[in-house]
Amino acid sequence: MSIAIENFVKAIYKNGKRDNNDTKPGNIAKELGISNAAATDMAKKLAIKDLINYEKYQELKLTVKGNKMALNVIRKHRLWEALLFKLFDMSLHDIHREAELLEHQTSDLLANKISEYLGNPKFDPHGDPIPNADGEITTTDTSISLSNSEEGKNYIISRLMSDDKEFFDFCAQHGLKYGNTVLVSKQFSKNKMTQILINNNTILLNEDFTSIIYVNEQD
Amino acid sequence: MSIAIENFVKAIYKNGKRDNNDTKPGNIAKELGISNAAATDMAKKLAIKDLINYEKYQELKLTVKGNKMALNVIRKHRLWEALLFKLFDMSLHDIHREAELLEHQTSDLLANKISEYLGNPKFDPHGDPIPNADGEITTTDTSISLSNSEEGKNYIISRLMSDDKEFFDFCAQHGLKYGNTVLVSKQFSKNKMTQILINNNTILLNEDFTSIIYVNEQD
DNA sequence: AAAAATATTTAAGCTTACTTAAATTTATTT
DNA sequence: AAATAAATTTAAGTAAGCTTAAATATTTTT
Repeated sequence: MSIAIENFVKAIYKNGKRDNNDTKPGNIAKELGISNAAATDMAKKLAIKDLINYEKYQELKLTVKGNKMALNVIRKHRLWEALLFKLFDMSLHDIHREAELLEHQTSDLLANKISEYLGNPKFDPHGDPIPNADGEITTTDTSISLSNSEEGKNYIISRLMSDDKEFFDFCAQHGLKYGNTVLVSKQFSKNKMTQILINNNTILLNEDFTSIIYVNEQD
Repeated sequence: MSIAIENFVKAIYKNGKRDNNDTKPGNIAKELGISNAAATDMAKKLAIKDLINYEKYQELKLTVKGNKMALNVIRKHRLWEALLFKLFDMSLHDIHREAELLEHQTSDLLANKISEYLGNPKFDPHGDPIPNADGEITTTDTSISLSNSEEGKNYIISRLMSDDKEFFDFCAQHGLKYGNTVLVSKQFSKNKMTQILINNNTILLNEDFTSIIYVNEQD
């Protein structure tokens, strides 16, 4: 299967997981940076290969086979991120970009070797779960986005769901990273801003950011 | 530049280095497993991109730019081999196969990080020299093939110039690896066989093997 | 040096993964 | 509920990287 196909099923998987839940061709096209027509075209092809179920004008739905392929690619992506993060001093954004390419050129054997070397980690450096060799995510995620957090509570950052450089630069600058503690000091419901305290610094986040920063309540 | 192009210039470079020195389309086609027609086609395209000089019916010659590209890919290949060899318990043949894919999806930045992590090694696990970031091979190779070795002398294995699984399985089985010592106990000039002593075992090699095992004289 | 064998090139055609433009369907607004 | 907007699909076309078959050039053999 080609790189284009792997990226396509991955995009369906990712968009399906997001709150909007939109897996129509247009949204996939946007994710991949291709035209809507190309996405429709590809959808038909993937249906023939039994990777998705395709009905005109409807959401694209991964078959069991397609889902497995998506998780296999995601596994490789996250294992590469974990390995590069451990070995090299590189920004998470750069690491993501490298993993985006390497994920398609990695045998199952090599993926397993990487996993074994790292002690079969369950999460990557973003806090995203790493599917196992059978394409299953065994960990349960109880985290919520900062948008849905409550004033006055302490949280531990569990995921930074983005591939965006600007966002990661901002995170690196302010200590927003996997495992760190934040206090939600104030929620401004009117303009959907959130004030947090992290590393003894108060910062203000808009919804673009709070919706992709996931946290768990601190006991 | 595409994977096909990177592999094409690499094939020209590699075939150019070999004793036959044949870089005509047919030989490149054979190396890459494509048709002669496809190789001629590609040669014309690469000439337009100033990667090779192409004249009908003549050898394909890399330009300075093409040579640089070939060495850049080879650098990445050999760095990956060195990294995988260090981190994972995998056969050299498997490692070679993974590197063959990864080499095309590796930024210069990542290549430099790998090199740095490994202490800027000058050789890969086959004993092949790793070009530096400027695409230069600074080490001089004084090794000779076992075919040209002399009876009764001790040698140190410096290179195993092959991508073949059978060959590597044989090498692994008999302790033929980079750095090990062999005594050339007898040369049979008639049928071009070579008898060597390694790890206290006597083995007999034909020319297919002795021509790709490179050694340095032991002082 | 001519004949035969081999290699290269040209020509025509295929698949993949896109594109833009136009037609059609669905969703939203008034 | 009709009009408008937006998204999806269809149609036609392109470039890359191949293929096979036929034509042409080069090399080897006799």
